[in-house]
Amino acid sequence: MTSSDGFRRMTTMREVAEAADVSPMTVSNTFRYPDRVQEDTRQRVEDVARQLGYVPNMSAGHLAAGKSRLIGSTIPSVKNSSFYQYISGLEEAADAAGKKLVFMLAESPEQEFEAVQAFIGLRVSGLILIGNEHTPATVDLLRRSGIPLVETWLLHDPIDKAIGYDIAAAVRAACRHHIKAGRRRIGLVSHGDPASRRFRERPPVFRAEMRAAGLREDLIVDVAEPHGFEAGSEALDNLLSLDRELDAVICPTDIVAAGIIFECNRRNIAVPQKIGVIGWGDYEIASAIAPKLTTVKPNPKEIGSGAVKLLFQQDNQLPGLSVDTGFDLIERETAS
Amino acid sequence: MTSSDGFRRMTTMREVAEAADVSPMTVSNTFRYPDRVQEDTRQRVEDVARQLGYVPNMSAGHLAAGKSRLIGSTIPSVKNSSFYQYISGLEEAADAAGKKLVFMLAESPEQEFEAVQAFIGLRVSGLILIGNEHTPATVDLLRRSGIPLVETWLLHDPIDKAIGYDIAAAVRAACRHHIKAGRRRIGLVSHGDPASRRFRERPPVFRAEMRAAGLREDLIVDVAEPHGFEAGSEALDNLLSLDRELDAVICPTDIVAAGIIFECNRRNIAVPQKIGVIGWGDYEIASAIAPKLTTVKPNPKEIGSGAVKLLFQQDNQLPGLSVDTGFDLIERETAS
DNA sequence: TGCGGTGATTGTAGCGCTACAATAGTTCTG
DNA sequence: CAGAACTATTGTAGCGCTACAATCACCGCA
Repeated sequence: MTSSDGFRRMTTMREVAEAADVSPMTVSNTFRYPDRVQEDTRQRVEDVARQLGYVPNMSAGHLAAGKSRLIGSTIPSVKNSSFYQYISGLEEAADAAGKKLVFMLAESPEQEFEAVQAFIGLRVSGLILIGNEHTPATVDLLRRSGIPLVETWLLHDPIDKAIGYDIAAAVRAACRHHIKAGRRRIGLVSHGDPASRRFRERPPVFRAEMRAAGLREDLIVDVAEPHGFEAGSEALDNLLSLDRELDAVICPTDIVAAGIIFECNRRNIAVPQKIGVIGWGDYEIASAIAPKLTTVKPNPKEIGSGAVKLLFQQDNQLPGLSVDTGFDLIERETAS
Repeated sequence: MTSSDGFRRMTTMREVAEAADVSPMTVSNTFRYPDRVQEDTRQRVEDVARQLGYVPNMSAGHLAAGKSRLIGSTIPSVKNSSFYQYISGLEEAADAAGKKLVFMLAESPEQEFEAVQAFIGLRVSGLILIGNEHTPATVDLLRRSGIPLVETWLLHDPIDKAIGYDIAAAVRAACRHHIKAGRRRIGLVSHGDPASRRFRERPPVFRAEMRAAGLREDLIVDVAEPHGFEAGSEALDNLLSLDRELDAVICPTDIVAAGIIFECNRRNIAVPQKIGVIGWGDYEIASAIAPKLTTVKPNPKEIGSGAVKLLFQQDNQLPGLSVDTGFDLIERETAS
């Protein structure tokens, strides 16, 4: 193979054109607008192109056309398995729209900025970001670029458009579920990472609900890593030392919930009899673990496919449009 | 925002140059080779660029330079949590090398072909693919393009270079571990998806080991989805109906192993007393579940970072180089 | 026979940038 | 103080492609 930062000189459109004895424009049309080209010509061009291993140079194409068929999308980390469905949704919808999805990793607002900058540099035709936790520089760049943008998993204050669900409403539903089941000492496992507003939003809502019900509102513990099982043991421990009569928990993810179940098993605490547990996300483990997790289920696939549709929706809607894909509180075994 | 398939006319290098009263080349140098430009000039150009919201057009840059700073990488699916470390490794090494990683989803050889084509279209400077299960068209494209390529997670027959571990050796280690513990009726949970040679490689090695030890070599069952917990229950069921005295299992992933543990709990089968279980991957759940999983641990992070380094290694090495990152059989509780 | 109409094909120009060579400006050496 | 040896900056040319308008070939019909 060639040197590390160049690439072997590849077949160009002109070479294909010469070999197929047509003009470059016909080759271009063959690839971009096949029905502008007569059947047999197209066939011939395609054959020659294949023989020569021709792959159109997107950079040149994008430059000349002033547009691209790429959609840029960030992924926060691949720890969270529920993003699988989200990404499937994105992929399917992008495919249907004839666009290509490219991803870059963005685990912090700073990395997100880098990713956004690279995507804008590539002149993607649309951008899909997770959440609304951006640096001011990112927001500025986004605004100036004018690239269609969808923020996902949340609804509030979109820069352009947003699709997701109402997290506060889901917290309320979880609280009320426990209360209705007669639980009186309810704990919340939260995650305060500044990068995660979608977690930070929860404690205030929780407190308000508890206050309204006349219950303790201070049973809140923080975990550093909401995608690890150990966080569950730790959180349970801390919660129990706050109130040893704790009888219910609401978790930031199903992983933490599973960690709590594992820990309860070890300590011989009966779930749901002694402690009721509500998870979040409806990950696979929710229905695999024994007892099965009661959990908050967003609609990741709908968020994904909806995001792409929203991106290219030709509405005269002013920016600020939010689409609510809803959520369900799936009742299984860990919280009656 | 603008119409769906274009983007707002963005600031160009020439505009920045005019505003900063320098030539376009100085702007170019400011971004690409800062030390070719005098400190104060650079400062001025940077300020002006920031004010105008200038983001260099990578398409134009790539076209003009005949090269890019992008590395293309496929992700097979985001179901598998152990890829997190792999991707971290890629990201860190790419960062250190001053390259940008872009991902595309490739869940089948056909999707992989599309992704490779898109990456070549973008003229990435290197390509990192998972596994060696490619369509002939993909291999052909890869060969012709001459783009540096690393295949990961495997060692055999690389097109260009490969980095990973010896799966056959790991299967052998797992078999021998069970045998040494006195297990005599050992089952293998396999996964025959044609897209997954890394799974398909296992049964023959397993059979050979069993034969060599004079044990049954036909206790093999297939699961459709190696990343789901239910597969565990199902596999255990099938294995037990093949031999109700089954006393050991080797799994394709820790998820399946966890599913088997869950099922054993339900059926009151003691692990590891009655059945020993070896998982694969050392996912987080391996050390979270009770009893803790004995498992095969590859070195995902090393595979990731090694892949990037390998990609741009200026060795005179002929293509065909494979780097073995090894594996460990982590002894925990489910197989003594 | 000629003329408009239709559809396929082609030439022109330029997208925004960078490699490279050339030029201007500045310092150093004998 | 001339001229070599830098360094900072600038023109020139062209990367490979596509939008757009122009051209060409062919048909039917008056």
